Parts: sequence; structure tokens; C-alpha cells
Amino acid sequence: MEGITISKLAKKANVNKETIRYYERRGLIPKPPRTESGYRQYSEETVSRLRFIRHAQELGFSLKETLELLSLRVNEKTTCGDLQDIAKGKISEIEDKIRSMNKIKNALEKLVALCSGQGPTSECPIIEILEGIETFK
Amino acid sequence: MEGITISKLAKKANVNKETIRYYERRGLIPKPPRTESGYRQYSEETVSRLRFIRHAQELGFSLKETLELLSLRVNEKTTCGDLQDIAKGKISEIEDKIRSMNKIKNALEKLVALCSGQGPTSECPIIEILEGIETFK
DNA sequence: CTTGACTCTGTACCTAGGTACATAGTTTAA
DNA sequence: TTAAACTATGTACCTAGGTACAGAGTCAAG
Repeated sequence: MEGITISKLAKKANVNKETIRYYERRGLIPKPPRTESGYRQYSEETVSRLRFIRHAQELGFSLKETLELLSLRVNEKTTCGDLQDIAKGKISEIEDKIRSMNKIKNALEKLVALCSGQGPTSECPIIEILEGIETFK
Repeated sequence: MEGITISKLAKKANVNKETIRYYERRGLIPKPPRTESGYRQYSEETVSRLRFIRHAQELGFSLKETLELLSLRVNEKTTCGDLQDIAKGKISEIEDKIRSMNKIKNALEKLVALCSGQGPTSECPIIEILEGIETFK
């Protein structure tokens, strides 16, 4: 068999076979040529493509965003600056998330500080505060 | 009608009606008494309960964890210290998430720094690196 | 007493990112 | 040549946290 079978590709790119078919459905990887009996035949290019997708995921891009990234790449009008803008946007997004996580962390730390760690839950300020009306974000 | 109807409750607790029914199914709020015709009749207590759930959600607890929190509360053997441990565990979890987000942010910042912001995507280091074999986390 | 606003149940649908089958056909190695 | 190991398709299922109907019954105001 010429070309890489789906299992081989899955191993090479370290993803699940079903995930490859799922990506094909979502349009993240092109529909590969088939053998006469219908088996998918992949090239090394698809390995890079899957690697691209995986890296983008690791950077916090969703599959939808990754698809946009892949589409931008083949668009002649897209410039390096466009990609830079996208990356910068993602950085802001991540900064927002980090800020929000820190707020949550601070709120939890306040709860822990208030609680003596002793006695029944009926006297626990953690519960009391969770039930309270005031938001403490 | 004695008791609070589902719509009133939804307004008071600032959640969707369907969400209330969903929480009932998930066991997060107790099944309320019904009128003869089958209408749910809530008490003020449920308002606090919903408030509890919402606050827990804001603190990053999942519905499953919130259910555990609610169950702990009614367990006589649970101490204030148990709750403190749970809150502390949540703090560690959040710290892990923040660390991971910072890694992603750093990686993205490296990409942006490498990219001149000019020229076609074919020469963009962002694309090149996303395609590359090395992980740059 | 009618009409609009409300409630009930059940089920389907949604996003995100897949995983797991069942059933049928194909390829390969002993 | 036959059994194991592959592949195909389609569909259902999973977590998380809900939302949106449809169709039927109920309640309250004018």
C-alpha cells in the first residue's frame, strides 16, 4: 500500500484514529485520496498538519480557531502581521483568564483564612459565606 | 398559591427556569412539594440554595463538586476542617491552571517576538513553529 | 368565560472535543 | 487458505452545563 494508513498516521502524530476522522469531518485536514477499496492514503504532509493542530491546541486555540489559522495560511492576502494580531489577541484572552483565576483564588484564600478548621460545618464560615447574599468576588 | 412558583424563584435567584428543573434532576436542589395540579412550590430556602450553587460555581467548583459540598454540609461527621481541605485543594488546582496558562502565554509571546509582522505568511515564523516538530511549551 | 400567561413532562438540541460500537468488507502473515 | 488485524461507514455515547420546544393542562384578570 502506497501512502500512510490511518493507523500509521495516528501513531506518527500521536492521536486517536477516530480523532483523525473527526478532524476530516470538521475540515481540519483535507480528505485524502483512497485506495480502490476505499482505504485512506495519507502523506507525510498530514503528519505536519496534525502536529500543527496539536500545537495550536496546546497554545489554547480551539479547533475552530485552528481552522481559521489554517485557512489564513493558504490565503495569499494574509500577511505575517495578521497572524501576529491573532496571536496578540490570544495573549490578551489568556491574560483575562489568568486575572479571573486570581480573583477566584483570592476569594478561596479568604474563606480558608476565616475558617478555624475546627468544629462542625454548622459553624463553618465557608458554608455561611457560600449561602450569603453578598458576592465576594 | 402558597409558596414560590418556578418563575418567581428563577427571577429571585437570577437563573433560568429550565436550569432549576435541571438542578432538580441533578439532585442539587430537593424535589419541592407540589400543588394539587402539580405546580412546584418553593420556599425561601431554595433561594439560598440556588445562591449557594451560584457562588460555588463562581469559585470554580463544578456542579458535581457543588453537590459534594452540599452533601458534606448535611453530614454530621463532616467538620469545618474537611471543608477547609476542599477549599485548599481547589486553590492548588487553580494555581496549576494559572501556571499552565502562563506557559502558554510565554510561548505565544515568543512567537510574536520572532515575527516581524511583515511579509507573506509563507515566511512567518508563527506558522513555521506551529508546523515544527519541537514542542515549545 | 375567555384569553393570555403560566406550568407540566419529555425529548431534542447546543458547544467542544472527541470516543466507542456495530456491521461489513479488506489485507496480510503463517 | 484461513484467521487475525486492519479499514470503512454510520450512529450513539460521553462530560459539562445547560437551552428550546411541543403538546397538554392550569390559573388569574378583565
